[in-house]
Amino acid sequence: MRKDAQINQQKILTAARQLFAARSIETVSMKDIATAAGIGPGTLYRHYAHKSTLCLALVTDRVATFIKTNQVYLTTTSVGAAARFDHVIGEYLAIREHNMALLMNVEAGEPGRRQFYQSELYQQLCDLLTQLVHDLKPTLSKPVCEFQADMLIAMLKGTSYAFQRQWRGRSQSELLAQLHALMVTE
Amino acid sequence: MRKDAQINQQKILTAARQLFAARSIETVSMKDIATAAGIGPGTLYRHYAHKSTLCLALVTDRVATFIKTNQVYLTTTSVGAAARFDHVIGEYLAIREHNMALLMNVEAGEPGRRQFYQSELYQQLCDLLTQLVHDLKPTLSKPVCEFQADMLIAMLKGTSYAFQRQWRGRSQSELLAQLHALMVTE
DNA sequence: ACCTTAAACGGAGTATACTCCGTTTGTCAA
DNA sequence: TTGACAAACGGAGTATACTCCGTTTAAGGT
Repeated sequence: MRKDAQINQQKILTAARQLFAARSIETVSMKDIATAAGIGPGTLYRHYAHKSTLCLALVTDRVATFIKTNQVYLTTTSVGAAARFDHVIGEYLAIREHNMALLMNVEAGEPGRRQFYQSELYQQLCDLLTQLVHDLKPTLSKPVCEFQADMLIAMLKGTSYAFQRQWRGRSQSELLAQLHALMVTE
Repeated sequence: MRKDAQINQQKILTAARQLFAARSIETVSMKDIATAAGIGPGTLYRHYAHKSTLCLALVTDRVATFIKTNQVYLTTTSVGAAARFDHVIGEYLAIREHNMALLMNVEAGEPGRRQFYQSELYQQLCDLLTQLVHDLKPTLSKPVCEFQADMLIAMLKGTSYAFQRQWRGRSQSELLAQLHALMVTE
């Protein structure tokens, strides 16, 4: 990548982070971000084809770290499957909580824009949770575990998670307990 | 409601149905709909505050019928809980299949626009599925059943359902079987 | 029949996501 | 150092969701 492009990419991410920290994402226009980054709208779109793509870029690192950390966790821990579930899902809930607005925008970049499900991140996240489900229920086949991982992600996705937290008023730990009850059949 | 308003409302619904049948929802603009209905954009928005609201109006009848029919079913059938689950969820999947595009638009009218979760329809759907879960697992408390109903809806919502059908390539009946395995712990 | 008025209408206007394309610039080989 | 060119830039332009407000009209009372 050309050096000027690299610099602009950083300027965009920095500007977006600052603006999104100051006001809600919907109230920040792409033009605002371009202006704050000191570039033209065309350049902004050259780097991030959609607003939701930009949001994805802002959370990719954190989610990728979560995935890697917990991949290692799953292969090194000696605790039982149920405890692993609580640990991994607990951390996942924490990430969703801290990045709720951004993640909602990433996942809302649909329909028409496959964004979320097409991202490499989804595949990795799904693999991680598939492993988790497999540890929990070793008798189930790979595709069945994958399905349950898909469902786990769907349950905690964008507006669904926000609904549980804000409308239903369920806390993170309550959600974890409920999910445990649903998924961990002992 | 004034008579002219009633007439316009019908004209809008008819025009929208026709246009949505001919081309995909995203390619039909609100102006297109207004023009086809022979009214101004302002009038269209007076009736339906957002495109997603209009989409909701177009599916409300069918979903409401589904809910009522299955409420009756649950109180009159004599088959076991597991068979009830298959029946109700099977029909729910069929409705999602036949109205995938519209429902995706309804449910995508977020974030910012609470649309789906705030609709009376959601409450009724949730009540129905809560009952279904309760029949399945009578020992669980009401809030726990409600949570699992929420999750059931989330699992089959908008982009999640489309992902399973189109990317994962799972058929309706396969989804039903998987959901059965996940939710019906016998 | 006529007046009143709240409700409904319509379309010009606004905001913003995203595109197009002519211009500029970093990079690299000669 | 220079020339060539792919890559990147920028901003005017387009499309469209949604708003605002002056105008019109249905409907009920007199």
